[in-house]
Amino acid sequence: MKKYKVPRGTFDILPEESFKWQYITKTFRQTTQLFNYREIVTPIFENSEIFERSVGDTSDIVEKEMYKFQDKKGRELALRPEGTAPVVRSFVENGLHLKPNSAKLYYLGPMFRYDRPQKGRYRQFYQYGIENIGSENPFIDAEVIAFAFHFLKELGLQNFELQINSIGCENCTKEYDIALKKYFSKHLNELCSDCKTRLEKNPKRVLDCKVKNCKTIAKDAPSMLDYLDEDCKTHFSAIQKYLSEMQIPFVINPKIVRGLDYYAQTAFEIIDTNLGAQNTLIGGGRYSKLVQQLGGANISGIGFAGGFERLLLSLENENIIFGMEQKPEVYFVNLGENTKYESVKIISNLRKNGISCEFNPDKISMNAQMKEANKKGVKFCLILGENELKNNEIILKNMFTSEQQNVKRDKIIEAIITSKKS
RNA sequence: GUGGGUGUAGUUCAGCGGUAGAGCACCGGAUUGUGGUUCCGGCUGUCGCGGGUUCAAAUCCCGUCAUCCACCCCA
Repeated sequence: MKKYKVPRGTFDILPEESFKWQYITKTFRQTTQLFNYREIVTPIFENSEIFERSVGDTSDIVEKEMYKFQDKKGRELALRPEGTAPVVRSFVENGLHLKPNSAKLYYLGPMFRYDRPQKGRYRQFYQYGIENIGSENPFIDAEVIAFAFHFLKELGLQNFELQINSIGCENCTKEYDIALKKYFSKHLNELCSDCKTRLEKNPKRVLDCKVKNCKTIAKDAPSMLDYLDEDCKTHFSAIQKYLSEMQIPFVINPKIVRGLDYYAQTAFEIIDTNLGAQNTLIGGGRYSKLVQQLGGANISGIGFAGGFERLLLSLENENIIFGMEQKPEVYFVNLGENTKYESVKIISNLRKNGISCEFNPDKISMNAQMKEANKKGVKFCLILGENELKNNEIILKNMFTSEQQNVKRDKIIEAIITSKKS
């Protein structure tokens, strides 16, 4: 028989793991309530153009990482590689800027990129994210960052660092790129080959290079922050002031360069320094032209996205206690043939009364049933045998204390409820 | 797309030319109406796949696929 495996870069979330994912989802949803964000659910696939237009057709995501396909009518579609563009598409398509309470949106779900898998990076990966569309007020920037910060704290995470930067608007970038090119061309021979091409395509990327030589050269490169115009400068310092007032610690990292084309001004990352190469927990930033690019009004937005897989790695590193795996409350032990119809009746009645109950008809001996009850970690066993059937009773055993009592069968529910409290 | 490590039981791994092994997990029994601890017994494999070398390959060689880590990129 042929054995099948999950496709490369994908994975199953098994029952023994899934409660951890639920914990993250639950905590995220709680945070959305606190900040009053509402869920938006968009399709898993979109017209390819939406990403090509917004993310930037020279970006790696569009150039080589998109799962593109044609449907039977020849439509060019793509599995979504990220969440912002679809949300903005929907925002524009449905005229959400005219609807009340629709500027603050959150989403959850799988994204797809044809990357080479490695630690913390998969081809199908799960993201949570928020978008706040319609305001340029720096308070919103600070609030979006505060959301991310609050969420991680709420999960119980300790070791992470918030890094912020402003990459300026179009005007600032123009001058800055010229300055960077001028600086780096003096050191052209010392740069790695990747950086030589970066210098042409997107000189800011050189700042991000991890090659030692490039790093040392980049150290003395002109800083973006010195090239911000007045508007961007005041915007950026306002954010810092707000963050300080909210007691959110941050460091300014002028080397943060968001990879996607649509970013402008605010860029931020939250990283976990003991995670490995893929250590960005959350990445976000402001986009000023994206809404317009996708056919909407000339309004700006800001958002972030984070990956579940990396978050899970961090949480496990820090031994965060997740929610508990679900357990049944009662394990039902049936002894023999004559009692089985009465057993079925009782089990059904328990569930009607909201008491979760497990029963295994394939286990015959009492020993085997008790063993399984123990393995499942239930607090109670209900035991029904010939004697109890005759006396109209049943045994209720507390597995934690080993105490047991005979109770009348019409008093089972009450007996369990009172024992639950003790 | 590039480089390196690793593929053996459900799982973690040992074996590294001569009849496929251990721990954990699972199942059963000791206890035929009472679990956890203990003891006893049992189950499972195209040794990732294809080819080559050899009297003989899990073991050596080549290819391939998968996986992990790193580059790249990013969540």
